[in-house]
Amino acid sequence: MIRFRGETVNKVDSKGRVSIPAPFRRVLEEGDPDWIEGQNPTFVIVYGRRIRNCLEGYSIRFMNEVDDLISGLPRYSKQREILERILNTQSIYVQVDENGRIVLPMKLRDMVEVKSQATFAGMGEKFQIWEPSNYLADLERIEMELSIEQREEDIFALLDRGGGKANS
Amino acid sequence: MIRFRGETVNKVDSKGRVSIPAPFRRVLEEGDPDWIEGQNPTFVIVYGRRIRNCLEGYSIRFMNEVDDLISGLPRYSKQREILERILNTQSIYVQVDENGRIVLPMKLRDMVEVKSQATFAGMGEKFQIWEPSNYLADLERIEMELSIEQREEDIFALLDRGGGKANS
DNA sequence: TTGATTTCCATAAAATCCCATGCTATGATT
DNA sequence: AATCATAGCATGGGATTTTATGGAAATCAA
Repeated sequence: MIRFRGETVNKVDSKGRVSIPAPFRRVLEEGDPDWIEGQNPTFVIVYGRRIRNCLEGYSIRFMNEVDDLISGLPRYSKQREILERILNTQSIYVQVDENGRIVLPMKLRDMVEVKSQATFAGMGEKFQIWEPSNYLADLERIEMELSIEQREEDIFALLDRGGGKANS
Repeated sequence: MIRFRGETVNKVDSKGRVSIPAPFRRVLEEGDPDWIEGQNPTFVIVYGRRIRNCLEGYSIRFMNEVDDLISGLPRYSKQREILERILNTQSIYVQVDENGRIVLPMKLRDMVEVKSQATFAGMGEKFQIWEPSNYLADLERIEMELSIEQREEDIFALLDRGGGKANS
């Protein structure tokens, strides 16, 4: 299964239109069960994760997986309620158009401060949409944590085969 | 199968008319076995769930599924009786009109304190209708729980494949 | 008949579609 | 290697259609 990789900065016009980076489109096509060659894929944008100042794009297939996981949580549990709210209520379907673009509704643009540009960041099974300078700031934050908390090697050591146990 | 996603606030006029958000209409159309292109879908509004201060909209198809589940419960059991009361007795059919609106009967509006505006909240297989400020209050309640009880990452960690065990 | 409901029409704003333009890889062609 | 053709991509602009919403006319009910 092909994954979201890389970063791209694209223009956002006055109508809120943005091009989805072409490689991302390939992933979205594969991840849309209803997609047929020559058509345009649909996917989901989640805007409810306030903790990060960005939007998240999920392929239909991945979102279905997540929905299934949620269904496995105890009904009426607080955790489940929160997840359902964020992932069902605070999300929208988006359809890529003929030119590979989507429309980012004003409301979502406001939420993440996107104005005339947006940064697309591949995150494997999903991707993020940032206001470019916020994205850079977040990158710096991560580098900060890296230098303070632990050395890069220590983190990458987690990827050692068989040893992938996260320490608390 | 397309799901109810997103939030919208719409006007309610003096006659109780409200527009159903267009994306919701698409879901209702798909979920109405009798619906034909160009016609207007019918669906069900459940008003019996008093715990939540809102109404719930079910597509015909989903309501049929739920009805089937109920039929599977022991006849004359208390649980079955309660469910039948709430889902069969305390619910009505509603038909979307030519302009994409429905009429919310006065009785239902009173029940959930809806006055001149209503918030529609997508919840996957069903949607909710709230009085806007009540809805916001509920959102805040949830965010409160999120920040007090646990960090967002902890909740999302529940979605980690295979690990979906909720910790108390 | 009189209040309530349902149809039908009207409109402004917003969302969508359709066509057009540079640009850039890519690859084929001399 | 230099030239050319092709296709896909990121963008822009305008025309068209949907939405959400208001109001008036027609229908119904008691």
